[in-house]
Amino acid sequence: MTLTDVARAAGVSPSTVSRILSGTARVTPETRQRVMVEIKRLNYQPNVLAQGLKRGHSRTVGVLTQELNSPFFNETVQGIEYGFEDSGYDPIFSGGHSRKSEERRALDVLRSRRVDALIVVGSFLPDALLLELAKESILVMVGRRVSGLEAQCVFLDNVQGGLDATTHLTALGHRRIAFVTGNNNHPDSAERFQGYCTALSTAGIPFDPQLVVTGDFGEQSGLMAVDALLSQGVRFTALFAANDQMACGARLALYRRGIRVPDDISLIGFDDLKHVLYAIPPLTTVRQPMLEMGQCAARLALNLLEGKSPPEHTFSPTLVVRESTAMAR
Amino acid sequence: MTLTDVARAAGVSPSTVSRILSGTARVTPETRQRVMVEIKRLNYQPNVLAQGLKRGHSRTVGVLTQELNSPFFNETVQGIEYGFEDSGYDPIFSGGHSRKSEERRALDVLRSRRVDALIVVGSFLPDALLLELAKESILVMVGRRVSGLEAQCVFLDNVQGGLDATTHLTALGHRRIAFVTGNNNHPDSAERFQGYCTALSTAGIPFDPQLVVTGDFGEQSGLMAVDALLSQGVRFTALFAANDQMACGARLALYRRGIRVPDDISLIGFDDLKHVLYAIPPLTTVRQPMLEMGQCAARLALNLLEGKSPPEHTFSPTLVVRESTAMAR
DNA sequence: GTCAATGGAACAATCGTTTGTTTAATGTGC
DNA sequence: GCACATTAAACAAACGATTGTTCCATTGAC
Repeated sequence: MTLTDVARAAGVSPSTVSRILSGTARVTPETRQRVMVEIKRLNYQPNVLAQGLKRGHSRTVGVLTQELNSPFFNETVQGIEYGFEDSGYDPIFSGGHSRKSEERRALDVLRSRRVDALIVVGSFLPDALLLELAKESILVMVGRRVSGLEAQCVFLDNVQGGLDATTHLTALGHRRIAFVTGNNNHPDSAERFQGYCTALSTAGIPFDPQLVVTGDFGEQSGLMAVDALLSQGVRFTALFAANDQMACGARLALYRRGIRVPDDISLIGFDDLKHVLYAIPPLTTVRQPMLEMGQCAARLALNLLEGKSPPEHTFSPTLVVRESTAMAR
Repeated sequence: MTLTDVARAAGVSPSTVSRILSGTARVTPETRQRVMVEIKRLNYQPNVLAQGLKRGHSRTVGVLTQELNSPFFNETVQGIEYGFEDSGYDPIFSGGHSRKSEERRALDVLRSRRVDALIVVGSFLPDALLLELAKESILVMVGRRVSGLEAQCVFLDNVQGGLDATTHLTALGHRRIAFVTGNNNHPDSAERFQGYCTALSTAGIPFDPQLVVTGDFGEQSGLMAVDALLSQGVRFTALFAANDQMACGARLALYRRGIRVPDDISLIGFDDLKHVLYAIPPLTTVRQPMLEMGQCAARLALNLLEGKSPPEHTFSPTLVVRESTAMAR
């Protein structure tokens, strides 16, 4: 099942078969016909390894992810898959399970596979390394903005999202709005927080540091945040979590204490994960179009590979009002 | 950054470098030292494409998935990743977005990359094709049992799971237990249903076809199932959904009608997806150890590749009792 | 001092493609 | 009928590694 086998079967030379396959052949229709028949008959599949070796590129793009098992990254990854469909390129994924050393190893795996481009999703890799990488190969980032590399970053306007979420709450009459952050200093979280602050001041509400509590983007941390708030006796009528997972955790903490949502407390998340549409009650959140962003990253990489101009790549969040928010009592 | 470059830099022949790297060299310590230094200095990474071409294998195993964006498959996929860590093999994923034709294409992609083994997760591919594939390459399946290939299938005892779930309900005094199936004739669903029937008859409860309604493993179908049941006036005090996603949908339908869980109706799912721990109330379910199963599939493939004996590969479900089930009124 | 045995490293063929160059055969113009 | 384009297809050299074989220089035994 090699090119040579096909050539022998069709009674031509390997080069002829190769040229027919690549469409650059000057052959008689009959020869072409004969070769095509043999390809079908022998169920020939080109050896991508040999092609890659010879051509100097692998028709493969490496995707570096942190945690393949997070609903958030999954949608992005799926978007990336879609984006590469029928492009002739295939994505290969390598996960750096949220540990920096792992990420470096995953990067080496990708490099030894001679990927033609690299898509980095999130990642804890330092900016400096990314800048380095961008020099020696095609690099695009999603969900992260590296200064100097903006043209290759697909990102969301997080401060706008934070602003929208908080403004939604203030418009409903809430004045004591708690905020649960993501991991310490994570830019996404910081930007959403910035939006929160801006919205507050626009509504003439003084900022109260007691109302902000630190989480880590995981459900459990949302739960603990609410517990901390409540056990400290901090009063609030609405809570904005920096992502949906924490909002879900917060929801459970509230449920445990018999606090009703949205009757007693309004709850808003961020991301619009698939399943929060089925939360109890369905969660109001800020939609981040992860699928589209993943697709965009793929297209961006593709365009960079083929020297075409890059597509638009900044995304706007949209507020999705469901049933977890209501007028303040 | 090729082997030859390193050889030139170290003043030896390429073969020597190659042998040093593979540990099969008969060289003086100094030569080895000199070569190692150059490798470090030049940041040499072997070209996997060339290695694969020469060795005849790619150190890659293909993973065929249906829907990369389902919480269910994601855990399995992550397990597979873990299972291959530090094994020298890397998984590459290709998704056949739940469409048969796509799956075939994805399969071709994998084959043209000369994967050394294939892991099929679920899949709609016909048994016959799988049997064919098993002949010409190493194949392992997870979440699916193909007769004749049992030794290469990693699967869960679904009827036991269905039995456990239903018995839990009957033990709580429920006698009118609804069941929401997955996709028509899907074996997982059929087996869980079988467990349901057995448990019913053991408890001396007559089977009532009115109580079973067809779903498709998606949230929305769980919601519609409950609506159908309720609008037809079918009475029931407990509901067993063939997976967690449908249980979540059912939960929402119940919430919309003001029916309390578990006070009015007990709810039980299947899978134990990460997020149902944070459902309202936390969902009682049958845990399917997807991560472990994925890992097992990877190990199975590895052992098959290296001619070692395969690990144990049938898994038992475990009942996880949380707060969505209670004594019948 | 000669010869075999051995250790250390180079040589060369190969994997399956691609692609620049060459060859053979056909057709064209005068 | 001859030189010359032109077409159709074969030849051959890579791509970067691996590995069986060969080569050379020691070493030790006799």
